Amino acid sequence: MRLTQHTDYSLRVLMYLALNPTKLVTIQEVSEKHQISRNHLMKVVQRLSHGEFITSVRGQGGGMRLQRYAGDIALGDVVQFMEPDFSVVECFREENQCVITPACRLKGLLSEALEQFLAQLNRYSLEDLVQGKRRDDMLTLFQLD
Amino acid sequence: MRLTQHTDYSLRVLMYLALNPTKLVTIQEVSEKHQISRNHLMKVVQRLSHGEFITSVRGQGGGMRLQRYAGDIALGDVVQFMEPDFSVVECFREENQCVITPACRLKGLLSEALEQFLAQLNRYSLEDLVQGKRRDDMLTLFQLD
DNA sequence: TGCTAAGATGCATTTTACATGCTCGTTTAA
DNA sequence: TTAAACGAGCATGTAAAATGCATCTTAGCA
Repeated sequence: MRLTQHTDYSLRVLMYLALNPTKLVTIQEVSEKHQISRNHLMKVVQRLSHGEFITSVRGQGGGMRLQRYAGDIALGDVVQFMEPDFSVVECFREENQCVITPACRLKGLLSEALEQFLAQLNRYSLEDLVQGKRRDDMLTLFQLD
Repeated sequence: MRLTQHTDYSLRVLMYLALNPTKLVTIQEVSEKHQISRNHLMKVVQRLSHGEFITSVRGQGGGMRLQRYAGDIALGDVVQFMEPDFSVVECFREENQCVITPACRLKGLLSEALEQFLAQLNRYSLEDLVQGKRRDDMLTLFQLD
């Protein structure tokens, strides 16, 4: 059970933006600081933009910033939006061929479990990831300020 | 976010065994009733056996049966044992290269979420999957009794 | 005591989702 | 009008999972 790297990267991008709330940050900058390929980040940023987590500004001098205050961005929502596929087992998919589907409780129970997974993440916001000592530590790691 | 097919299949096998608590069931039989390749089932059965969920008997007249009463087999335990990989994001793995790891809360938060996922599944047992009307429906689907 | 039905094990191949890279297009500030 | 930035689509690589096959081991039974 894994999340895709894009989901992982999206959280790193958001954290970086939360550390730099006042300026427009370029993909280039995140790419260098996080040592992640620009190709990936372009797709991640685009998706985050569609999800209305960030605002991106095109053209020279452009970049991106959080669309909302970090405390209003719930982590479960980010994961839910970024993950391409939550079909935990076969019966979640259209091509389902499991013969006991009509009598089986599994789909319901796994859906509940998924909800709990996301609900637990939603107990935290982006702000929780970059507050207090952690903010200072990260700023140091990124050689900012 | 998916589970592997082996995890899916393992639950189907266990359900079939729970429906047939008194006899030894062969892989061949489960394969035919569930329309699943024997090759897969052999590996699934072997793993379930190592996990002490089932007992397998070799040789002619052999087969398998539940090692415990279905009510004592928690679904989260099955999923946890069958899934080969719970490294949700990069920092769960040995080759982790994420630069903010020392200052990052994410690993802890995702671990909590994973725990909630499994805990929710552990609120149910194998018996919950095959009781009451569902047992009858499944027996019909499998043309048993 | 050999035959046969069953699971145990390991290897080989195929498939597929994801990762990765590249190119061209569009927007906008200077 | 040029250059810096994001947008979008296509092509290819790769690793995990799915799938299949072959052989070994065990044990009941004739």
